[in-house]
Amino acid sequence: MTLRLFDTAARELRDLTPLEPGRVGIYLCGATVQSAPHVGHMRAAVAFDVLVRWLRRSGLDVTLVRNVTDIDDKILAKAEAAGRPWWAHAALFERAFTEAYDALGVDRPTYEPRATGHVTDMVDLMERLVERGHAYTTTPGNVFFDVGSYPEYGSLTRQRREDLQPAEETADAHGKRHPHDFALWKANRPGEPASASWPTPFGPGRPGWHLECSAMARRYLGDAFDIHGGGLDLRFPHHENEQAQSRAAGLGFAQHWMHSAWVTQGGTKMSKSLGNGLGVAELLERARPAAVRWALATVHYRSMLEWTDETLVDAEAMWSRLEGFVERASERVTVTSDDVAAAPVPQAFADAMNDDLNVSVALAVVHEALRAGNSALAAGDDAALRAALLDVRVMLDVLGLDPASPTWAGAASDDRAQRALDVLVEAELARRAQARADRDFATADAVRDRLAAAGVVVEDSPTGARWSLASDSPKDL
RNA sequence: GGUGGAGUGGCCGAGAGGCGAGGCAGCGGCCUGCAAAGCCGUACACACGGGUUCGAAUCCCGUCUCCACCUCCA
Repeated sequence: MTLRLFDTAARELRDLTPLEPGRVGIYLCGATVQSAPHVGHMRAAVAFDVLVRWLRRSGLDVTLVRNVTDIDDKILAKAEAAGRPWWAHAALFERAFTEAYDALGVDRPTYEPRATGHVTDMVDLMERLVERGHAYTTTPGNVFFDVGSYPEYGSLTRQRREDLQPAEETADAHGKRHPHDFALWKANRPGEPASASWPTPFGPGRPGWHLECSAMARRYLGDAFDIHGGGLDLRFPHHENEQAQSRAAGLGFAQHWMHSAWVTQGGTKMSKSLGNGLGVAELLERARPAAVRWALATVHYRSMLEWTDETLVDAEAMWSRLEGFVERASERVTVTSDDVAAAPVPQAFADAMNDDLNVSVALAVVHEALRAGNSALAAGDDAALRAALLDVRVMLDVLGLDPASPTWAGAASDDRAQRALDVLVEAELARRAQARADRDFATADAVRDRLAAAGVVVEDSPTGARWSLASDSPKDL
C-alpha cells in the first residue's frame, strides 16, 4: 500500500508519487521570526515532522526545506517598537524557535534558508516574470505580480477573482494596478531603515512576503518538487500567490499541497494576539516536553486540536503509561536503538499511516501492542515481551515519541544525584521488604508513604518492588 | 457575498451501507496484606427532519448549529 495524502489543491486523497523515485522534496513554510513561538506553530512543525519520519521509515530519502522569514513588515515594526535592529529582533526569535523545535523533538530540516540570504534568487524570478508579462514595476521601484495575466490564479483555493472581497479599495499609493495584484518586491519606504534594503535592477527595496518561498523552494528543491506544506491559513493568499508566481515563471512547483489545522480554544482559532499562555516557553514550564509533543502529535493533522486544561493532563497520563511500560520491559529484555531503526512497523500501523497519516488508528495499534506487552510482562514471557517492546518503540518512534530514544530518555537519570537517590531508596525498600516479610504492615506502609511524600512511587511486582519518580502533573498557570 | 471544513457515547476521537476502532473517566472482577501498576469484563453513540434500502452513523434531499479563509497569521 502506498502513501495516500490529502492534497489541498485536488481536495481529495492522492497517492504520493515522487517526481524522482525514492526521493521526496518537501518545502515547509516556517516561521516569521517576529515573536515567540506558540503551540500553534509547534503543531504545524510536529505534524510535518511526523510526515517526514514516516516517509523516512518508508525508505524514502527526504529533503526537507523549512524557511525562516527574517524580514517583513511586522519584524520591522516590532523591532522598532522594541528598540533593536530588525536583524537582532529576527535572530532573537529565530533562536527561540530553534529551541522550541529541539525541545519538542522536531528533527532539524535538511536546509533552513533565510529570506534575506536569497535576494538574488528572487531577482532572478522577478526578471523572468517581468519578461513573461506577469509582473510590472512602478516608479518607486515596487514590483507587482499581475494577477490578471495569469488565468490559473485561484486554482489552489478555488477562488475566482471576481468573488474575492476587495481589500481596501484605496487608490493604491504604491502603484498597484489591480487590488488583487500582490507585491513581489517592496521599494524602500520613507522611515524604514536603510539596512532593510537590498539593491536590485528595480531599485533598492526588500522582498514581498510570497516571493521568498518560491525562490528558496526553487534553489533547494528544483523547479518542481513533491510536497509543499504549511498551516491552514497560508492557503490564501500566501500559497495561492506562491504557486501563481512560480507557475507563471514557468516552473512546475509543488505537486502536492498539505495544510495542518488549528489549535483552538473554545472552538476558536487561538491567536497570539490574545496572549493566552500558550507560548512554548510557558507550556514547557507546566509539562514535560514529551507530553506537549504527545498532545500535538496524536491528533490528526487536519483536525482542529481543541486545547483545554485537560489536554496536558491527558497527554501526561498517556505518555506515562507508555513510558512506564517501556521502562519496566527494558529492565527484563534488551531492545537497542539500532533494533528500533531496523525493525518494520506492524502492518496495521503502516496501513493507518499510509492512509493520510491516520494517527488515531495507528495509536489503536500501539495500545494493542502495549496491552500484549503488559500481559507478557505479567506472565514472564520474555520472548513475547521483547516483541511487544520492539513494536511499541518502533511505532512510537515514527511519532517521535519513543520513550527510550535519546530525545526523551535520560533527562533525569544516570547523573550522580540519581545514583545517590537510588542507594537511599533501595535501602528504604529493603527495610520495607523486611517489614512485609515480618507481616509488620504498619512499618511497610509508613515507608511507602514517606517515599510517596518525597515524590517516589513504589510499585510491587512478583520480582520485588521497583521505584520511580512520580511524574509531575501539569502545573496550573 | 465567495470558498473550504465540522457536528459520533460523560470527555477525546476513528470509521463511512450490515460484523459496535481506540483512549480517558465510570462500574464489576482478577492480582495485592492494603495499595499502586497491570490484566479481564462492561453500560452509555452517531445534530435534526424526511427519503432510498432487506438493512444507514455511513447514500440522497432539506434544516439547524459551529469553525476557518477571502487583511498579518502555523
